[in-house]
Amino acid sequence: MAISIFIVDDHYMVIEGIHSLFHHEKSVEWLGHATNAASCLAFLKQQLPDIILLDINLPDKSGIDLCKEIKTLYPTVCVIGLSTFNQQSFIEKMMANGASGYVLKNATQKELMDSFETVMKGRAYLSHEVAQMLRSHEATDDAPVLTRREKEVLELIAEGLTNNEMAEKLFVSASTIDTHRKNLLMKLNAKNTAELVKLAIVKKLISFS
Amino acid sequence: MAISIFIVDDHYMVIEGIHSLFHHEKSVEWLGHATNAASCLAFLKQQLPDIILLDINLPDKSGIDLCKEIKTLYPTVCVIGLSTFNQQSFIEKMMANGASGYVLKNATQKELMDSFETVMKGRAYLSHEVAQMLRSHEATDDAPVLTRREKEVLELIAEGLTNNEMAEKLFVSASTIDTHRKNLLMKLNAKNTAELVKLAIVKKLISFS
DNA sequence: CGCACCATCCCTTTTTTCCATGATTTTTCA
DNA sequence: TGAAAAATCATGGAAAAAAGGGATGGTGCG
Repeated sequence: MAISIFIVDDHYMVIEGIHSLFHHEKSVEWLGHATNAASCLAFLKQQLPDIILLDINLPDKSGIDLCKEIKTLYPTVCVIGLSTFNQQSFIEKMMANGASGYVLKNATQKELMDSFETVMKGRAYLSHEVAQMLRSHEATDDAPVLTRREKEVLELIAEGLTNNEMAEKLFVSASTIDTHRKNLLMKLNAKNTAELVKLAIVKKLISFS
Repeated sequence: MAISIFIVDDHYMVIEGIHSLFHHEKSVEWLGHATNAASCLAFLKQQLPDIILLDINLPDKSGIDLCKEIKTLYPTVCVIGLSTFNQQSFIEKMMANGASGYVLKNATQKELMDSFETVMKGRAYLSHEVAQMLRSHEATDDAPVLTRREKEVLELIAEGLTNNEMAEKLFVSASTIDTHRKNLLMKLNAKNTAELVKLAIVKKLISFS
């Protein structure tokens, strides 16, 4: 019984690459591909693959969110995250949203095949490099939990607003902002504003683009 | 006469994808691939392709630097930048270092073929999306040129050091640091340190991991 | 109810940054 | 070699942030 796979990636070359890796492989059935979240969901209404290879970055939605949706709608399919980035936060979010595995795009045919077989047995698969990285980062990189207000203030700090400006904008007194600021420095263990902003970006507490 | 190509990319799937796009194409001769800068340079000592498809991100060296080296050693080969990122600074640096073109990894076979033909005629090729983006971002997103010292100070600021600490570390007076700092604020057009750090990261003037 | 947590507010002192202005030496490179 | 750019240093004042303290009301939860 062949394993049926479906791939979601906005990079034509990656789709083509995986296709060419498996098109001669009898044990793998290529159901097709999608280049965005919407057409992926449309496809799944018609047909369910055993495994979905899902890129982290899609044009219309993050792969992380899409993974969650897929697992809610179709709990039986296995999702394997696919990315060029060996980034802990991505991997964790992906796995937290129900993914069965995570492989990097520099994986070989053998690694991919391994991942298929492993997840079909109901176990999780992390590619070699990913697993290694997770071990090394284990104790360090944990993002603190911020309150709604703290996040707001953090974003405004990074925009370059002063306490007084933030106070006006958020309709509170400057002292309140000052307190939030102190708490942020404490929670992120930052020495000052500069380090605070850097850590906030590194830990993906604020988004920018 | 077939166009000979060589590809440098650390992602197995991308190599495989491009290979599969062209292996049946008589007008394109596939010379091989490398997954890092060192083995690329080693290959070029043996044989020169017409076109090198060069990824921006390599494990041992940035594709931008490698492009410069290649064009210095072998001015006749055409380099086409290859990336998932549609980022102005990358594109500009790549072209400034002698690249003949820049295509995204979601390019189709036709687009790639176009790019080959265009650069072989001695003209530059930018894939559709790239050209469109450059037009829209024209006046805005340009990273300023920083001096060696300014970059050093910028990194230390993001680490959370104060002027006095940086002065000690760099064996200069605090006033000197202050001047660099002012110049940084001016060059990046930042209101204060917080925005400075954010912009520095957004514009990829400092690296973190 | 008591407890933890959040959001709000206030005060003081010290440190650091921001701004303006000006100047000298060193390096770079056309 | 000569001009331009970079790096260096300084003074002084205004503004902002950091660090320390303490305080009040509200909400959710076992």
